[in-house]
Amino acid sequence: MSKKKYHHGDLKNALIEAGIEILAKDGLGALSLREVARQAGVSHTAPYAHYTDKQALIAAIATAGYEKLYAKLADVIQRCQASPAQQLVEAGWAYLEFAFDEPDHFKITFSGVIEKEKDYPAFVEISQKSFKLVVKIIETCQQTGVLPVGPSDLIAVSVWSLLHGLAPLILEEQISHTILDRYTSKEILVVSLNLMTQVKLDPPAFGLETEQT
Amino acid sequence: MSKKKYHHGDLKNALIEAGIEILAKDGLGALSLREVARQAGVSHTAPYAHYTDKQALIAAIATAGYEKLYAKLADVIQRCQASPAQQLVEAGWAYLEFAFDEPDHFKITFSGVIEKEKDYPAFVEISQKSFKLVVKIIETCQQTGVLPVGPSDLIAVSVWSLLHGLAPLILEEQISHTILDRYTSKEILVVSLNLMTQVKLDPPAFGLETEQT
DNA sequence: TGTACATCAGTGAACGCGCGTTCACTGATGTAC
DNA sequence: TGTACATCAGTGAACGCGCGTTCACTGATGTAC
Repeated sequence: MSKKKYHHGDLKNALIEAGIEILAKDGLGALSLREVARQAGVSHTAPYAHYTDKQALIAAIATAGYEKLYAKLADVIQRCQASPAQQLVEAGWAYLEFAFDEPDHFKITFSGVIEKEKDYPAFVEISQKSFKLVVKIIETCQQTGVLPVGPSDLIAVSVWSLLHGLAPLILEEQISHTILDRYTSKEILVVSLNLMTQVKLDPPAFGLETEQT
Repeated sequence: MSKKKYHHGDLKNALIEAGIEILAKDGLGALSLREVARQAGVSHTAPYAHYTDKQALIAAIATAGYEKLYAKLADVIQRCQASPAQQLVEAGWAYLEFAFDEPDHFKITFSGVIEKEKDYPAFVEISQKSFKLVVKIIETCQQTGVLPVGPSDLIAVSVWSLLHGLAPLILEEQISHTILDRYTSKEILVVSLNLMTQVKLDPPAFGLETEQT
């Protein structure tokens, strides 16, 4: 912890943290190797001891983002074991929360800022692990009739897409205010998921019926 | 058309075109005012006669993107008047096609690269007009029982989110190959939309049933 | 326990680069009389 | 139709900036004997 040590101790992770802070404070455009080094209190060439180039650091930051999502999802699965429908809603909400809490970290993680992702096996691995968690939730929902039967990975893609699209739309305020004034983000989420499920989710569906009246 | 004229004639639009070409050829990172001017065959300060700064040009390029989408949607509505379900699918496909054909133009248009969108009324206007077109399609689908009843603008947000999320997921190859090998992009789209609709869309739904078997 | 040495993790100067923007300017065009 | 002049749409030099990366280096640490 002492700041004067010549050797930092855990600069590799400190740089990731620094990067995340910069993203939170000044956004994607402000993320440079030099700024990250500055934030970590280290000379601007020190990062090269741990990352071959800027892309490598970005990949590490994105990987950390996925790890955060993974932890959130795992937690939801554990917490909501009793109710698959609730699992689905809370998983979706966890995703959106990440987007709202740390928009630019979210962006760098999920919006393809990292260029040749295949060069970063840790990133690929955690992203696949996360997707499998989503598939797992989908399958639980299918077994209890919350979601229709069918290839669970395909349905997972649909649900993931919905979340993946909803987040930026709300975040960038691309949804008109006539809607945002009427509904909270969570309500919009539940209504959207409701369109895909065969049973009503909690809270109530704002007049949406699965059969015409 | 003659290249030697001192006055360009329509530099304002030419710069937008140049920007779109740069996005197509070298991507978002290569889009600079200087490069745009170069591409348009004009000195690097000439753009300032037409745009107050870089953001203003980006806003104009994004506006052009929305105009393209608007035209596509309007065309779909006209072409598929007979079948609301087909309207829905084709509208979705039009959106995805844009993403696949011009990924970076798509990105700059829909992914919040433009910072203070409210400063650009033309952008706001065309984006709202486009959304209204989506709402219109949704309402047609509701009237024919393809989509459930309920607030059409809310359902439009759900559908828009789905498309908005699906595009980057496919584009950045964030969907695992075990899925992409089995289904085309259009099939994934139809299956996803099918989850939201009350009737089966064309082509067949790959084993997805709305009731459990 | 002491010492020699390899390795690791930092430093700071320097490089070349392209960028956005400002500035004083000039060539071309449109308009009033 | 001709002319004077304002305005418009360009030019090119110059600015300051922060960036990614390389380089020769050095201080700290770990290890073999």
